[in-house]
Amino acid sequence: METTAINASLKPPEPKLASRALLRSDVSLSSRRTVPIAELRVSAEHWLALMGCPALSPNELQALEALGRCRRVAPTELVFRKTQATEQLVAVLDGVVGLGSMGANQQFHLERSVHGPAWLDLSSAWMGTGHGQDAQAMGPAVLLEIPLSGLRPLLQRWPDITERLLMALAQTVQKLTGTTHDLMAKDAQKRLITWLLSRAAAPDGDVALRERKRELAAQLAITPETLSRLLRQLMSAGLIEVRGYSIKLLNAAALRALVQA
Amino acid sequence: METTAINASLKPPEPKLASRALLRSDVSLSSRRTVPIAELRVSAEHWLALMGCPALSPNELQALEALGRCRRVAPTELVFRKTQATEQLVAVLDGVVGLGSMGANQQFHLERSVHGPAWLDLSSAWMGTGHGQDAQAMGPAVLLEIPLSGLRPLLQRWPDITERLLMALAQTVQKLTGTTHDLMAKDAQKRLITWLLSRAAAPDGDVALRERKRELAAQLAITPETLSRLLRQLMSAGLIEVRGYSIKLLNAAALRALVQA
DNA sequence: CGAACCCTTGATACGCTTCAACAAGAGTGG
DNA sequence: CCACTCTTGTTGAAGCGTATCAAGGGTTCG
Repeated sequence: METTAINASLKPPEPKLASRALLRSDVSLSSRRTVPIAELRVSAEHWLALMGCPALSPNELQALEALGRCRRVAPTELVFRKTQATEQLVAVLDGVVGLGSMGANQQFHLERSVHGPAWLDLSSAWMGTGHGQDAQAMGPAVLLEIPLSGLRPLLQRWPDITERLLMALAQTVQKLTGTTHDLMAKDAQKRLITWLLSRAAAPDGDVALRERKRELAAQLAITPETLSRLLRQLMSAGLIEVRGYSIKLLNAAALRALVQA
Repeated sequence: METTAINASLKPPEPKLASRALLRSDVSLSSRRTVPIAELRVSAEHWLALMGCPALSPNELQALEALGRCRRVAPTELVFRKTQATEQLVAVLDGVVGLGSMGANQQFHLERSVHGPAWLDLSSAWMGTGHGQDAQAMGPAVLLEIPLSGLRPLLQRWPDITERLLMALAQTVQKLTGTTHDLMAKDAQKRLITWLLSRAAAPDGDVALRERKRELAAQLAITPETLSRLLRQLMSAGLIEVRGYSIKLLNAAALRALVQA
């Protein structure tokens, strides 16, 4: 197993200076919100991201727009609560909202984070039950809420809207299935590498973190400490290069091999 | 933490005879398929389970029935493969089908099992991508396959079918969200207890396993060995009573408390 | 400047897996 | 009917992977 090889190469603790030089955090996260939060309006791009590729007709968009209510939330503000009854579809237009559960000591336990524009909770509204989770804004964000009561007539009038929602839900199912599979079958290192590879769209293999490392750790279901150690392992193995919130994949092939094994 | 208390009470290894007597397997699993596999027909009950509570109109049912193709599969037979393109909705009418992934050595790794009547894969068909997982019959089973090409006209004609599918998908999302949450936040003991409580519908607290213990272990994402040990722990603590494939919950309140902690 | 945060690192503990051995049916064929 | 094998579940010992706790350094901001 390659993991042990990496661990072996780590065993003799290298001089601190070298590691510090490699792991210096001169790249900040401040750039993650360069664009100020958008105005309280739903743009065509927003609808495209929410409803899928062939754009809806102007009539449909207009009706949806008249129905939806935009709302601005402050960082750490609660978007909704687990127990709260659901009567509307909720989407994140801009910003990041975390899904998880509120601990007893007012501490939010993050499980999944949604980057706008995307649906935040599309499933609970149809089930009568409340949202299954709590939702908290991870930063300034703009939400779109569409009351179900008003939506039903629209779905009758334009059935293809229903189909768009169906496809969005199907996508959510696929994503959740993948997450579940990863949790059941992969260890922490494999989950991290999978995440890195999925975020390195460009072949140059540069990943700029859009979130705090502790949030990334929460998404991978590990502790921040473990994430730090894993990054250091991969770095020592020469597979990646970490500079603050910027990670460069030096050997994508080897990383892919590690996930398979 | 109660876990340690239970462990402590376990530490002095009790005489083998006593434990054997408690854990004797005189209750077999043979009764799990008393009713012979149903004929190759979709009954009204099947449609009710698949499409939700207010029954569809006779016209709609007739059209769906004309479109769907029933199929019988033998135990361990593959229902579909991960890579295989998806052009149909797949449901399990009767029997049990496992979702998971096929290992390199022809060994099936179970992740989730679907007891008929229920949808097996409702999401992939809408996405163009293949099924995300492999599916294998865990026993003799009857499937229903509805080709998407033929379904589309029906959805146009009767939009409320689309809505039923939407709700079924929403339910899947809720269930998967719960599973993910359990995997991220609960340890093995809590997952087991949660499962036991959810299966003990009747207040008398009797759970008759419908599956092999190794399949239950796979669903809980633990090894069969760990499951055996956990059951023994709970038994030693006087919380449950295990007799082969029949488990009796002796103290539901205490079990619930263990999950919360 | 101090306070609050974030990340990193080390030491240690614990949960779960892995490997190996064995007991108890269930099915099979002589 | 008994030996034989195959499968399932159980138990023990050892080891790996990750969490936890504690400490320290680097930034940012009041």
